[in-house]
This record gives sequence, C-alpha cells and structure tokens, in this order.
Amino acid sequence: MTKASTSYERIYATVRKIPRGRVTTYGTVARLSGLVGQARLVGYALSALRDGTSLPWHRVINAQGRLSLERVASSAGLTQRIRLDREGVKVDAGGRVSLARYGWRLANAPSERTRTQAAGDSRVT
DNA sequence: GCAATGACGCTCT
DNA sequence: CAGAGCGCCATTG
Repeated sequence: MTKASTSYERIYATVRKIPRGRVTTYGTVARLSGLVGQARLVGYALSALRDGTSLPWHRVINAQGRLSLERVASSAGLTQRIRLDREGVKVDAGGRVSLARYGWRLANAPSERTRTQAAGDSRVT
C-alpha cells in the first residue's frame, strides 16, 4: 500500500461488519464509513485488495444489485459468485442479486440523496 | 501540480 | 428492465 490508510481502513472496517449471507451496496458502505456519496472510493479501496484478503468484499455489490467485477470482466467475478452462493445468496444468471432480499441496510445513516439534490436537482418537494 | 481514470449512485428516457 | 447522462472525489501517471 502506497498511502491511503485512514480512508481505506474505514471502508474495510465497514465491509467487515457485513453479516454473512447478506450483501450491501458501495453506497451503503460509503455512508457507514463516513464517505457519504463517495461510493467510488469504496470500489477504489476494494480494488486495492488482493488475494488472501480476510475482507468479505464479495458481499459488496453496486446499487443495481449486480456484481461489479462482472463489469470489469475480472476473473475474480466468478469467485465472488461462488462465495455468495456458498453463503446462501442466490445470484442471477446475469450476475444480479435481489437486494430486496439480501440487501443489508442500516437505519442510522445519512442519506446521500441530500447531497445529490443540492447539486443540480430542481424538482423539490 | 495537472490530467485522466475508476470494483459507483441517482434520475430521466 | 435497460440504457444514457451527470456528479463526486481520492488515487495514479
């Protein structure tokens, strides 16, 4: 690891808290890590991981309920699928997971939409 | 120090 | 349900 440290550690710590047999999105991890709206950093941190990691990174998927590794066509994508299936998480043929069923969420977390709305959204309630 | 990249999210079409 | 557009920001070259 070159530097990173704090930000990465936060993300890793959050990922470790993900209960087995459940999946969560990068956005959720980012929020719980204090990086509201910075889901990218989560993916970036996980990309820095390597083989032999004790982190359940396979439980972290994107908000679309898809395995992000499929997106980058990585060989690890298959590994993620196998691991999830082994935990009881059914993955669709297209690499999709039912977030409504396995999605892990917390109540006490800031909403990232707040930021998005203030950015350039005009349809206020 | 600047420019480009990225395991993403959300809304609209 | 799928695709396209826009935003946010740290890491890397």
